[in-house]
Amino acid sequence: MALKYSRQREAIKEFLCGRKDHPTADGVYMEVRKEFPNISLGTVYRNLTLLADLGEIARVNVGDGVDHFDPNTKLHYHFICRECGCVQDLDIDNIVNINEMANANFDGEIGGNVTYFYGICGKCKRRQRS
Amino acid sequence: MALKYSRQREAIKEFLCGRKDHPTADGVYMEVRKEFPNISLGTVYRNLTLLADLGEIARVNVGDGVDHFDPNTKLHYHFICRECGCVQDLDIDNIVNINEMANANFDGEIGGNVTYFYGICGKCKRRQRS
DNA sequence: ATAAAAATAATAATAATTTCTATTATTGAT
DNA sequence: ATCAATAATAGAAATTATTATTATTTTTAT
Repeated sequence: MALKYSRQREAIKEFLCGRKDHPTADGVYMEVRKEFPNISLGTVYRNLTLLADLGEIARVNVGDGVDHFDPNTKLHYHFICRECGCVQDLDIDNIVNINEMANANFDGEIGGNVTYFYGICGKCKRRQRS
Repeated sequence: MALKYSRQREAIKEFLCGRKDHPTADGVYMEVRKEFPNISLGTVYRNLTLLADLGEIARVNVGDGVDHFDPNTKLHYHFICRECGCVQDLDIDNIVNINEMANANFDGEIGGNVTYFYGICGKCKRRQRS
């Protein structure tokens, strides 16, 4: 199936690329809806999945039971706040040779790993003090 | 609420402790059902959640959208096969000071991290060659 | 043995996501 | 520009994992 252009898909990608808060499918839906009032949630899901499969965006699992989407497909780590649920990028170097460590005395073959951090974000931390 | 004994809960824990394949709630349900034919899935969920909250078992997220449960509550790492979906324990040392690394130049406060590995398990790897 | 409190079974409800289908939009060829 | 093919859409229904509700049954302290 030879992938045709669609302005909905374009708008979804456009919107996501202007964001660094890792929205969910529903978050994307709510916003893109302003430009395409009768876009359907199914279309948002389908296109997010398609873009992720094409490698143009990344699907991010931060353990809250909802998929988030990230325009940055380069390897980096995420932080999720247990208080407000926000997702942020972390500025740390890659965790080196962790896959090789895991591969030692392992029967199968390690392809990669998923790592994310949780805790309390700066905003919530400051709010707690008041 | 003063936690009363229940043979369903006992059976659930018993079953889980005899396992090292990290079953899901539904997997537990299917098995415990053999002993308690009219146990309900809700009871399984409620007790797994209760046992996890008590710290007697661990809830494990391996990114497949389903919660798995592990009788081993000590910190260790998991591998999930992209082929068959099986979950296995990995025998590696703790990833040292990864939280501290993340905390450096981070606004909030890192409480911990979730890390799991994926790839192809030994069984599936061997099956592919044939 | 009894009664209060907790746990259960069965079912309904919810949330995230996927699938289905009839209609619409895109595209490559005329 | 027109036309057919086929991919994409909207809207709705279906699915999956999980949680909540409620009437009934177990457990346990007296």
